[in-house]
Amino acid sequence: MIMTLDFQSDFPIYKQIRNQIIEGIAKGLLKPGDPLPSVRMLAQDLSVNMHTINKAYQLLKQEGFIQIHRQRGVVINPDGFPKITDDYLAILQESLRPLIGESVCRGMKEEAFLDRCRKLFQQMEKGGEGQ
Amino acid sequence: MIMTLDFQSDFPIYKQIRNQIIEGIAKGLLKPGDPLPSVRMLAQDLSVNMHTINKAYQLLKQEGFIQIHRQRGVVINPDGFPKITDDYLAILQESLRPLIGESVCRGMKEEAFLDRCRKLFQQMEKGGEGQ
Amino acid sequence: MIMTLDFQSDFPIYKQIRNQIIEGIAKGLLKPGDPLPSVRMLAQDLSVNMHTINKAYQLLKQEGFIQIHRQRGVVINPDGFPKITDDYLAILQESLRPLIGESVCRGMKEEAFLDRCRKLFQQMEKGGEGQ
Amino acid sequence: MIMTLDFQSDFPIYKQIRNQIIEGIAKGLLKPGDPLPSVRMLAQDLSVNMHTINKAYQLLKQEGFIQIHRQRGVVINPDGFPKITDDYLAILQESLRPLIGESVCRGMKEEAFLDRCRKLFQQMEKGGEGQ
DNA sequence: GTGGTCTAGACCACC
DNA sequence: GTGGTCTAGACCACT
Repeated sequence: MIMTLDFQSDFPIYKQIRNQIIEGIAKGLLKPGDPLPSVRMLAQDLSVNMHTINKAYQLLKQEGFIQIHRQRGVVINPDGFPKITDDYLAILQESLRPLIGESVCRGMKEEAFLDRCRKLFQQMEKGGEGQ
Repeated sequence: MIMTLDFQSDFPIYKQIRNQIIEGIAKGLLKPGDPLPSVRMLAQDLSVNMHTINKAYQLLKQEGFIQIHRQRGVVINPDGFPKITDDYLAILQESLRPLIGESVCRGMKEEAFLDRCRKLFQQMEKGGEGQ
Repeated sequence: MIMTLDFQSDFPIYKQIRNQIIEGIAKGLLKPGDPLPSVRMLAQDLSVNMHTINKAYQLLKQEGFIQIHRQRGVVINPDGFPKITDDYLAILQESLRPLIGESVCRGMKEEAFLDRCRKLFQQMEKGGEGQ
Repeated sequence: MIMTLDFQSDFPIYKQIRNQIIEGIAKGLLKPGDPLPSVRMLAQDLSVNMHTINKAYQLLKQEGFIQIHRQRGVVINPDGFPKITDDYLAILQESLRPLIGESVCRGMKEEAFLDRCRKLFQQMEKGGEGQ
């Protein structure tokens, strides 16, 4: 799975990594039980500090997306993923609110916005690496 | 317009202020030409430092949502708002992507996600203060 | 002579007024001895505070472009204008330097820049109100 | 690169810093990809507050002259510089207009003015530190 | 009174 | 170590 980082972004590197792994899961490129590269390997591949990879992995583990074993290394959680909790819905709502607010200001129609979302859902379902 | 800040949020305060003003515009609570409180007034109202308000205002000015007028003070841009540029669509896409990625992982259906968006659009259109 | 003010500009209003009067002189629209509107009149015309007009006039007087008489009012200096002093050349140089620096960065050719200057000179010589 | 500030100038310090960095680029002293001193280091070197430097850097970043890279720190934009847009030409024109207006009033010949410009262009091309 | 600028000092997240 | 954010308090130019 290819990963691209933006070192100018407001988003910290470790969160970009976390997001792209989650995206990989959503697209089905990463399936429950699949192994992930070691901290050291991924750090080298992305030319990033090991601490940064570690932080991303710890976050994913804490959220329940991956498991970290001393021996077997890092794997996508084989026991399923976190569910849609009320907490998650609240966070999702508060994340969407400013995006929708700005879109309305700029004159975007509801349907145009929904279409954008639909396209992204299709990208996830199709699973390809495609943009 | 009522504004509520979350000092514990990982979103910086100045961005929360920016977002809520944009939301106010989207809801129609703030119309082109409407005056905004002075930097110092709003700072006092929100129990926040002057510079934090200033940062929010400078950002909104740079984005084209407000004007800082030598006579009239700070006003909602009377000449209209920024349009839906390709740049904006790209940013929107990259902002939505991780949200949709995670939702898919958690097993959320496309329609459930779209419904969330629709509700937020309706909140903006109705214009009430409602959460 | 038409005057247009930009209330969003970084330039203070009184300096914009000063500049446009000097421009009027350069274009020959205002000749030595010509009367200028009274502070009160001009303030009303431009919807600007009297203090602002006063400041512009005081600056022009101090620089030697106009004279202010109790009785006859404000007139373009009939005794000629300030000359090209070393001080003026130094200021001019320091004002041009950042403009040229930025133009070079952006890839503007020397001739293209000089052409811009020539055009502005011609505008002044022709004297019209034309942009 | 040596930088000199005039604390008495009516130009704010952060703009002087911005201008001198742009000048450094124009002269070729600063090349795409070159690192700039950290906010705190430069602040100490110039005996100026950190925030003032930050303001200059943020401005240069927003204009596209530098990048703030999570790993490499602050660097001259390696992807090239902003182009000559219509917006820039308009700003340039409005910046030159009052300079040329006053020069005409003071009896400066067009060629004398252009010569001043040519000298500054040569300074930039030569690249020396020379005033 | 306004916004604009600057200082000094602090805490934080990130790398 | 870096930049990002926030505070408190100050001065200034402008309107």
